[in-house]
Amino acid sequence: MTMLPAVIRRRPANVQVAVDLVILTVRDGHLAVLIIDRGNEPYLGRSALPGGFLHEGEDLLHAAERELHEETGLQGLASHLEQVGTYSAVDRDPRGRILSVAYLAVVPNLPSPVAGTDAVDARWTGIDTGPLAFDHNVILCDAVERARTHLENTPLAASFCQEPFTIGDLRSVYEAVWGVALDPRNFHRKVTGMDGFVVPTGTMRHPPTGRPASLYRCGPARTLYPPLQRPPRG
Amino acid sequence: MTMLPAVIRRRPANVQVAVDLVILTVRDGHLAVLIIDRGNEPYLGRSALPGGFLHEGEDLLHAAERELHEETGLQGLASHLEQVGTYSAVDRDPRGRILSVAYLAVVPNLPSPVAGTDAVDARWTGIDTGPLAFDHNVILCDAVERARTHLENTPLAASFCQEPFTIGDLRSVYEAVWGVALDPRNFHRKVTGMDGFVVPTGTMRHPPTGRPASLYRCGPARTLYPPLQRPPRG
DNA sequence: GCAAAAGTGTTGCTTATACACCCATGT
DNA sequence: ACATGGGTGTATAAGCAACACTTTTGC
Repeated sequence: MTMLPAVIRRRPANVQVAVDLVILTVRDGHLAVLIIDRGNEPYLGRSALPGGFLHEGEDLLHAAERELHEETGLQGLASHLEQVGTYSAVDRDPRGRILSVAYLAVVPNLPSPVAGTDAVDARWTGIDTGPLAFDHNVILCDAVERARTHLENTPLAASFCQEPFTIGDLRSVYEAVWGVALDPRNFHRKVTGMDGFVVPTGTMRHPPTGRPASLYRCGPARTLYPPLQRPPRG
Repeated sequence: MTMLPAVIRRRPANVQVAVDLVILTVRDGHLAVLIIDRGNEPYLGRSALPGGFLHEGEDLLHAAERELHEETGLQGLASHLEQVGTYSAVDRDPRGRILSVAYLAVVPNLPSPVAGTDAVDARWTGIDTGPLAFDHNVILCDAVERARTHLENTPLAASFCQEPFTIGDLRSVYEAVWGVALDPRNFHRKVTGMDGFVVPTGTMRHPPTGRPASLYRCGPARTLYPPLQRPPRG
């Protein structure tokens, strides 16, 4: 420890805190993320994750809910929100010292691309989107990995579906997020045999063609035991 | 919900950022956490997790490493550090708006309680410690749960051991963190049969009584597949 | 020899996978 | 009839828990 630098380095950092959202859904059998085009400097015109600054008198989860509502119109418990991590590289934002807390939001496939208010340039893209502003590629990668893991251990997949949903709906979520094909018969047995994952509504959905499927809602389970194991990394 | 004018609530929050550490180890077959007695207001004299403010010019991981070094004398890659989450309740700190980013540190059983510098009142206690300052009980709970999960999917358990270690050492870590008894024979087979978890050194350790045990180091694997499944919650 | 901890073999049960097969509907 | 997706049964394989048994040391 040197004397002079110590005086400088011991100063508590003066920081601002932003919240960035990774909003995931499944569209056309593929995992998609909501991306906006930035309207301000820095990175003007560049693609980025939606987000904004933490306001006075609100905690991070409220800030994330507010941003989610502004971007998608979704509100309340209709979606699943979870903290992914906090990103703090000193040079991550050219405006100064800004920490970003990333949240993962999983929403059902929305009818219109976005019913948001502020970010009119929002759009859904595949998760292999091009370069994003700031460190948003890293954040996106971490959030997707988190979603994949949570599919194994929690009923998160149901958050991708609008209730009520069929077992086939649920399976297509797993296939899209994990990027693998699953056996429909074994998947059906595993999910319906699991305790508290899904509960039948007693009603049916009639697809354009094929046998009607039983409809389900999300059950009371918060964790899946045993987990639905993802096939080996290939 | 207060009726504050919108113009106030839209102001970006002015916050400070702290880093709090959950430093875990295994002592006498039990999971233990490093706790300090606070020397300043607020919560003067109360037990708390070690921590401090983020400094200028350092990111969160560096701040966590600095704090860990100040508290335990440990430095560099000898330990495992991982972000657990960011805690942001508006009233979590009476001094004002202070966010805390929690880090989990897993260290081998240290010879002396603590070889630290600053916090002379640091001590190891069981994880069922009494009430802590701030929201530190919640942070501790989250961090322990994270460690338990990571034992299933990563070679984290080796971070609790000083290298080289025996399979029995490793097993006692699982038993302490999970709080269950495991079959030594099946555990041995599972771990040694796993790809890249542990690599034999070729040397032996002679216990005071009993057959000598082969010594191992941590292998190259970063994730365990298939995971070492924890027995059902009971 | 005896206690203690390491390590191996074996058995029986549980679970997963692959796939044959039947069901119910729209066209 | 036939295409399409929903759902059940079953055989084979893989994995796991339980435990008998052998090995290697200190005393």
